[in-house]
Amino acid sequence: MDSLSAPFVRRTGRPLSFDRDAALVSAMHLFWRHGYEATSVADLTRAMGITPPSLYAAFGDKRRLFLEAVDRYLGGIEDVEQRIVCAASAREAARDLLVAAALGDTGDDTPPGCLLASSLVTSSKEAEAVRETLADIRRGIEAALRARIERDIRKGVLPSGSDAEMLAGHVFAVVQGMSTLAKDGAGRGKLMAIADSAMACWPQVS
Amino acid sequence: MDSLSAPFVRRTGRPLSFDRDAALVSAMHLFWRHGYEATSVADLTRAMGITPPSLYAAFGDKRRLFLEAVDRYLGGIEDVEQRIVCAASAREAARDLLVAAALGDTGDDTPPGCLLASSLVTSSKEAEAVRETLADIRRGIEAALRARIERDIRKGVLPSGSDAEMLAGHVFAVVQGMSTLAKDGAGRGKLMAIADSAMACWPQVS
DNA sequence: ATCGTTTCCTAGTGATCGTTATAAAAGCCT
DNA sequence: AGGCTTTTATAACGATCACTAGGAAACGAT
Repeated sequence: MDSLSAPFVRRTGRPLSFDRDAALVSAMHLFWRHGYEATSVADLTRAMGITPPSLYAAFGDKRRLFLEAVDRYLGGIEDVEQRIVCAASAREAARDLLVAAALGDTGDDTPPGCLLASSLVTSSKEAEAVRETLADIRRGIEAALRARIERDIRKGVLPSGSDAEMLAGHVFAVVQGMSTLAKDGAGRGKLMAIADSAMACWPQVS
Repeated sequence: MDSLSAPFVRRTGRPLSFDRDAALVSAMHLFWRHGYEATSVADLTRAMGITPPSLYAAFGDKRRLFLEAVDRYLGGIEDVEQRIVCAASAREAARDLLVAAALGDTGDDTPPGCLLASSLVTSSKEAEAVRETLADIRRGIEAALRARIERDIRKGVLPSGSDAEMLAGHVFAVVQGMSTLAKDGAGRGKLMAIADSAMACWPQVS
C-alpha cells in the first residue's frame, strides 16, 4: 500500500534540501508573470532558491518544469474540464468559467492574467512544440464547453437553433481576452462586468 | 515646399540598396507571427534581406523597428481610433472593430492573430517598457470606443442605463481573445460567428 | 578625377541563453 | 567505520542574444 500510494519514496542517498512543491509554485508564479520564453533558467533558480543542477535533477528541463507548472495551475482551479462536465447546465458552466477567470486574473497574491491564456501565445520556432501543447489544452477546454452546450441543446435545455461552436467560442474568446485586459491593468470589478456582459447574450430558456 | 513635404530627401552619399518599406513589412510579419521578444535580430535581418548594421542605421534598434512596425500595422487598418470616432453609431463602431479583427486575424497572406493583441502580452523585465507602450495603445483604442458609447448614451441613441465601460470592455476582450483563438487555429467563419455573438448582447435601440 | 557623404559587409564585442561535467557533501545501510 | 546512493555547488560548455567598430564601396558635387 505504501509503495503504491507513494511509489517513489526515497530510502537512501542525500535528501532533497528544498521543498519541491514550493519551488514549483515559485516557478509557476514566474512563468505566470513573464511568460514561458521570457523567463530564464537563471530567473527560475534565483526565485526557487536552488542551483541549475538541482532544477534539472528535480524537473528535467525548462520545458517540463513549465508544463508541470501549468498542470499545477490548472489543478489549482480544480480540474477545469471536469467542472464543465459536472455543471448543472451549460449556462452555469459558462458563467463559472467566466467568473473563475475574472477572479483568477485579479488575485491579490498572484500575477495578473491567466497562465494558460497568456504565457505562451506567440513563440520562437524552438518553443513551438510547447506552444502547441498549451494550445491543445486551450482547445480541449473549449471543446468540453462546446460538448456541454450540445448536450443541453439535445436535452432541450437550450433552444434547438443554438450554435454551440459560436457560444463556446465567444465565452472562450472573452476568457482569453480578459487575461490580456488584466495584464494591462484592468481590475476585478471590470472583469466581472465583462463576464456579466458576455452572459447577457446567452440564449434564454423559454 | 519640397523640403516640407519630404524634408529628408537624400542629396549625396551612397543610396539605400533596399526598399525600406518592404523591409519594414517583412519585419512586421515576423513580429506578427512570433512576437516581439521571440523574434531575434538575426531572424529579422534574414527576412529583411539586409545585414545588422543596415538595420540599425535605417531603424535605430530592435525596439524602434518594432514600434514602427506596429505603427505601420495600425495604419494599415486605417487609423483605428479615427474610425471609431467617425462611425455612424457606437454599435457600428463596435461591429466594425469586431469584424475587422475577425478578418485581420485570418488573412490568407498574413500570420494568424493580431499584432497589437498578441505580440507583447507578457515580457521580460528588459522589454517591460515596450510592453507598456503597446498596452497604452490597446487602452487608447478601448477608451475611444468607450467614449463613443458614452456619446451615444448622452444622445439617447443607447439606453441611459447602459454601462459604457462594460460594453467597451466586453468588445475589447473579444477582440483580444479572437487573436489567441486565431493563433490556435480558429478560422474566419468561427471568428465572424463570435463577432456576431458578441454583438447579440448589445443594447437594442428602443 | 577627387572629395565629402552615406551605406555597405565582415567580423567581432561582451552578455546571456539553456544545459551539463565534475567532484565534494550528506544521508541510509551493513 | 566504510560503502552506496543521491544531491549539492562550482564552473564551465557552445550557441545565441542585441549591437557595433572598421574599412571598403557607391553615389552626387566640384
